Amino acid sequence: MNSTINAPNIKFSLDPSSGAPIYRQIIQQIEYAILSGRLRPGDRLPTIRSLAVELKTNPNTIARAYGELEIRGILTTQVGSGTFISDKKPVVEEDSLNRKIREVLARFIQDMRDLGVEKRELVRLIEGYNQ
Amino acid sequence: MNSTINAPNIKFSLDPSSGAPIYRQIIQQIEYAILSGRLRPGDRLPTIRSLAVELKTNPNTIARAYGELEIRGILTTQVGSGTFISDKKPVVEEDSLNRKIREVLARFIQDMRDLGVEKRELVRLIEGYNQ
Amino acid sequence: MNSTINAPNIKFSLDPSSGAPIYRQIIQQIEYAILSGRLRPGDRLPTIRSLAVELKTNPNTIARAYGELEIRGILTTQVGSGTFISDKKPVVEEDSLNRKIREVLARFIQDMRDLGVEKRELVRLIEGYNQ
Amino acid sequence: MNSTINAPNIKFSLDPSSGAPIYRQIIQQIEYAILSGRLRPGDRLPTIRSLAVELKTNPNTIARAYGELEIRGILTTQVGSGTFISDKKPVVEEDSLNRKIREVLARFIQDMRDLGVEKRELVRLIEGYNQ
DNA sequence: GTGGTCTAGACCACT
DNA sequence: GTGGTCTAGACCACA
Repeated sequence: MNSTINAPNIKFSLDPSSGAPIYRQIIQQIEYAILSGRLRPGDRLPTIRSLAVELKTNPNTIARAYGELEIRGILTTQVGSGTFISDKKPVVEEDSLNRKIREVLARFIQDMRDLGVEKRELVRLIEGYNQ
Repeated sequence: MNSTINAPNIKFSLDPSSGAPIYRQIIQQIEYAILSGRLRPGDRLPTIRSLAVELKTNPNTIARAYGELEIRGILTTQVGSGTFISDKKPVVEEDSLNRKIREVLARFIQDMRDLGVEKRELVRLIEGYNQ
Repeated sequence: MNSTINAPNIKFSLDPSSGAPIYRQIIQQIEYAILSGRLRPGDRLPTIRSLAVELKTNPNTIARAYGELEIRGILTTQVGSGTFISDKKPVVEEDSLNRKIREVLARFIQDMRDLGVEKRELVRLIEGYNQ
Repeated sequence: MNSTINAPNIKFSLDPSSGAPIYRQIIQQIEYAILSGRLRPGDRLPTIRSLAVELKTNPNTIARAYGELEIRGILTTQVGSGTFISDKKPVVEEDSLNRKIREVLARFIQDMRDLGVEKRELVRLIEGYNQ
């Protein structure tokens, strides 16, 4: 038996200083993972409780994130067995991935400008970034 | 309109989709501007009302952001004349600027990785970014 | 000023013995009220807290019911001012009202049959029902 | 298949959309059948497994329903031979049957009112109901 | 005072 | 042990 089958191919990381609700950060990261193909239909997500422990948050908060994604048809839950990426063709329009990437990029450049870092310095910063 | 003496050298931009509270976004941008040296001790900030109009938000929200920064000693208000960057504290510590830059950079690289964009592609993205 | 303007034209009643989740009972009653025309676009619903008190339940439970209806686009919320029936053309297909009525009727007849009450007795029961 | 002696005079029907727990729906229907006299002391209920198959549910769920009724003294189980309506207790109190009927009637009238159907229309609805 | 988010912890339905 | 519902109570953003 291979335990990598359906292993959730996703690492969550919260940014407590961002001010964004935790449940939204989780939703975003699942969406991103689906958009980028790291999570695929049928994949099992971490259990509510295990993810709550991992993220040092409350199970209700995870349940809420999963719940909203379920309402949108992106996840399906099977009580007693877990939460899965829905088989339903996900809304993986190439466009929505590109739009997201552009959004993240724009915010990054804006934030860096606010911090006094100009665009041409960003390349060096990124190249010098390790882990 | 007259933007002469002590004109606030800061442009605010809100990201409503981020989920982050507005007052925090404002606080962050003021902090960033101070850290990067664009705002300096003695500089005058926009009035609560004018900024509320500009950002299409509630004056209370601006008041709250200014209030928190005042509690931290970063701003001082002089009733009848406005809100100013405090000159008591040496708010510009080189370290905290670098720490902030590193934080923003790390989150950006993480988000892009979540979206399936690897580090070496980021340089091209940034160079190709206009506007 | 007339206090009947936008007065919520809806009386909630929970059936604790039904076993159905409270938040679902609330959702159902709002849907029914919209289907039957008693609640119309723009109408304001009771506040979360007041309804929680009225139904002797927890505000979170009401918030959840309202929240799910908002996700479906049936309600809209304006923080600080209340929760309203969405202007968006509600899904008031004549069919869905009739389907609901038929469902409720079928369940009633089935339950009564289970209790040993035959259809022809039902008419007398209903006619004899007061209040 | 042989449905001879003490054949359970009860047909179960679940309403998955009601939100009511399955085990409660089963309990209710057994109670109703007893109240209405269709199940009498000494009658044998379906086996847990056969009912689980029939209702496409989990045997544990049936076991739970039977278990609760046994705790209340309404059923008795005789290991190896089955589950029976208890004959110790006079479970059929005329009052509790009437109370139940009244409850079901009240809820029906309330639901129909919520759907905009007035009492005087109900008679026609019921008379026109076939199936 | 109105809705939104979160925690801590309980109990339930189900595998 | 997995998800679902609920309570009680805290703090936040906003009008």
